[in-house]
Amino acid sequence: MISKTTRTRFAPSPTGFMHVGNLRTALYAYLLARSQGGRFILRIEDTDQARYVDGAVQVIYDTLKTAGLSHDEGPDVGGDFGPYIQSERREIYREHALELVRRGAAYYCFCEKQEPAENDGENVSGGYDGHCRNLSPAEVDAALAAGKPYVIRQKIDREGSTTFHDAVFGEITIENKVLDDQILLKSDGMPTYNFANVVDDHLMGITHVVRGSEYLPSTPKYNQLYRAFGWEIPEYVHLPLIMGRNADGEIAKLSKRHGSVSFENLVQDGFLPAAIINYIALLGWSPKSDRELFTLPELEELFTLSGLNKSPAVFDYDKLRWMNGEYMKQLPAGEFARLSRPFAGTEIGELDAKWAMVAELLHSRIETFREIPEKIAFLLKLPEYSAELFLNKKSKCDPAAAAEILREYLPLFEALPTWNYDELNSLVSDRIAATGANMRRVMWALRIAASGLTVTPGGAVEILYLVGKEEALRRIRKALELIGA
RNA sequence: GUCCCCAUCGUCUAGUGGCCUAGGACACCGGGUUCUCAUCCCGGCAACAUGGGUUCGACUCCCAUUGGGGAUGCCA
Repeated sequence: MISKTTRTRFAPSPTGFMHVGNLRTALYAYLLARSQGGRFILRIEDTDQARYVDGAVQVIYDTLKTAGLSHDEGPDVGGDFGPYIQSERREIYREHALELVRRGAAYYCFCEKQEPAENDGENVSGGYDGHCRNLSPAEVDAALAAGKPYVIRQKIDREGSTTFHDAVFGEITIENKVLDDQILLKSDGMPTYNFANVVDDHLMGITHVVRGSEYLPSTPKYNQLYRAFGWEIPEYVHLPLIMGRNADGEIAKLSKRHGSVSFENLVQDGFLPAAIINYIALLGWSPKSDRELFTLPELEELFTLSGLNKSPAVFDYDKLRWMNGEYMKQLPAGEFARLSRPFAGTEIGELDAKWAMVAELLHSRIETFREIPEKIAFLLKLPEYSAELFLNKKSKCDPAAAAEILREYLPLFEALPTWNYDELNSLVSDRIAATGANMRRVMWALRIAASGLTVTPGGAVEILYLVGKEEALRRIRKALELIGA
């Protein structure tokens, strides 16, 4: 048996953003090709002129690039099967549609565009009524000569049933009588997805058609098209849908109302591309082991169709967050500092110069970069707080004891010539050692005074250092004032 | 309405007739370490939708029911 090289494609339409469901489809198509030493092709499906969005194709390139999914053929990198943009293939579709008409598998239709069916009351069965299905050649010629607008419809064979094989769902059988004469070529001359995907997948030598399971019910129609042309039917790989859960707990196809659903939004929300890819790889696919953290090259090696799941998966932001945290912790300190800085905003004063240390404190404490502003807010501005905060049983501290400690340390800090972390740290620890004081209590008092919070990223000394000498002294005096001692 | 698909902890999943008193992860709840918190470590809670078969034996096979999702566009 001669095995052909695996060729998969990702065929997004340029809508201006990359839905994670689409990204996952791209990922699986990519992994399938890579895992079998095949080729991964990018094709732009821009046949809907009404939905055209400026710059949307660039978004696709950018997303694939940052996600690390490199394509071997496509509009930007070329290839032997181009053009890879459907709007540049109009003539190809037209010729093929006419060929189908000649073969009796399609026909001209001059009916008016059907208004969206009023679906209230009893449900209508929908579908085209077949009015033009059996027009005589003379009638067609006359209408064409009169310049009447037309579409070309597929002449569906409604006898019997169609059974096809899918790599994840197995054998699926559908009665042909439920199929309708779908439009192949629109009145503007553009093909519909239903037609273009068949023509292109064949012409581009696609061996595995990877797409969402919403296409399962229309697959028999595509098979009739393949047969009418005498083409080989590709292997189908239908993917389970990605679902989202709304506030009421209802589950439906993941969409904007569920939160950030595009790759770009997720990145803006402070997620790392590698974490996003890792997470969605596991949404509907399993390596069949207990491992969950994988790099893209590892996935390329491990991916198999048999790991694909049939049931829809709910997108879980909590788990994504956890995974993102794992990726962040794996980042070298310098890299984390560099990537995290933009999320702190521009108005951070002298923290900018001390960012390496701030980043170090943040590193194990956040799961997405988005959490940074609120985490560091207390460093920029002392929160309002009450003297009650000094009361803590475990640290054996109360406002009176805190006042004593603060009065003890204030002059020491004032006298410190250089305000750097190491000096500050040894000053405090030496003093504690010398006086035999309770370290927890001292640190508690200092930290509350320095931060105005009971829970902070970093300890007392780090905070005192970060806010700077002047501000640190001001905060301590303010604390004494607050305690009223 | 009709058609198609799906069904293991709240969520993502492992499990392909006996290895299952069902494993892992997230979330959640405890405990330990830590100058707070987080990290880290240890522990806990929690599921085979229901009813029929088939079989010596069903989470695993078949059927029905129920539940969920999808399709039904000159969108893709």
